[in-house]
Amino acid sequence: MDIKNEQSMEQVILETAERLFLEKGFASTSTTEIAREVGCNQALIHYYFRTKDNLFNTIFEQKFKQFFHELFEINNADDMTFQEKLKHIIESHFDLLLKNPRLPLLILNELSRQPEQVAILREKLHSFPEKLFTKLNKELAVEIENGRIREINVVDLIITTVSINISLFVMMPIVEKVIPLNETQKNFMLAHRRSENVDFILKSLRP
Amino acid sequence: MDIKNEQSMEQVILETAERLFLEKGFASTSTTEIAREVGCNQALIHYYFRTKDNLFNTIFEQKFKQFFHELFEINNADDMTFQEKLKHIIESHFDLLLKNPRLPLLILNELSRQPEQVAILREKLHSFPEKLFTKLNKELAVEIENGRIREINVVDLIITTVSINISLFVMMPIVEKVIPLNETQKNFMLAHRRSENVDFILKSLRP
DNA sequence: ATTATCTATAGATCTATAGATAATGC
DNA sequence: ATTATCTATAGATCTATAGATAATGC
Repeated sequence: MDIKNEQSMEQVILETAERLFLEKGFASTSTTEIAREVGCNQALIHYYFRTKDNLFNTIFEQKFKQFFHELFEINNADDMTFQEKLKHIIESHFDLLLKNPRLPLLILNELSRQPEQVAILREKLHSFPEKLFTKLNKELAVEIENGRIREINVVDLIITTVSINISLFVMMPIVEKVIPLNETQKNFMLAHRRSENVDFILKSLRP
Repeated sequence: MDIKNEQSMEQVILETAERLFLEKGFASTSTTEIAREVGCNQALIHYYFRTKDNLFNTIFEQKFKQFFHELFEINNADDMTFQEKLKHIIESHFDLLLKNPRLPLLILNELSRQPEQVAILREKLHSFPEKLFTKLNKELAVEIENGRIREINVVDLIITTVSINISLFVMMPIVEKVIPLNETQKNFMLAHRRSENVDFILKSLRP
């Protein structure tokens, strides 16, 4: 971390802490370790962020908001068929996870750790989830009505889609330890699963 | 914990530690807290298990082995169709997760924490994974050959199945914080997802 | 006698703050 | 002057062990 000149120290602390929290979680990351990795003394972490909790929540909320805003911003052209739209959503969701591969596990862990955070974060999403839900539900109903898609509940479809995409990333760190993959193999595997996930879901939705 | 008379103290420690480790993970559970919950002094934990690591690994390996042995013991009658067998596997996997709802997240976390454990645990599974894989692959090939199931790779099928089942349980603690569910509602939801998961997969496999 | 349980404590963290010193912006 | 960085340290854990005492099995 010798880029101190380029970026502000506060920024370096944020980025280093983010990396460590994502790698090891809140409890296993100490401010001492963050300072060591940053290359400053431990008091400086507290000078900027007062408490470890505060530092964590700053990073966590930022990542959380950014992730979900990007997720809800996935939009698709009007001239697409429903299948094409769905494909686009699943792939964009996958790509977003690709950019934030360790975020899902962190979210799962830390929201169990501090349940009171759940309500706060839920607030920050405003009514985006409902809007997406309603829109998708309406479009899905039309497709089912017209016999282009089999009968299915929109909530079930969303849960299953999110499940399939997320699982890959929460399992990935372990898979890589059982079967070491080089960069090419890993990219190949991810690209394969990306298209497989879309395929699996679209095939299931056939009437 | 006043059942000390019934069970041995060692057993009470094991069970309490298991509960806490599953709830909060390794790092956030102290031997002090375990002792407090057990109702003994903290030195006793170390008298029986010497180190916290040792206590954790004892419990973790036991749960891990038990879980995977039960998983690989799922067997099905010979007079079942492939679809029926698959249904049975998915439902049994789901039921096993229902009995161990917090185990997946613990495994995901702790195997990332101590990668060296991965190889050791992999050993303990012997050749069960390969056997299941080979058997399923053979049966799948026959079904595809005979046009009863669409073309699909057995590894992809396994990954997707495991993903759909596991995700529900890793997300459950958070879902319950966003939407508080009473026992009945929760059971209903789980039963619904159980059949939905089977349905989703079988529908996708149609030729 | 042996085994189980307790008290007490060493030694290693870890978080957080007070107060000193260095760097920076007028 | 103000802001950033450092040194030093308090106080709270936490893990692990030594050594005392109580309980148990011959």
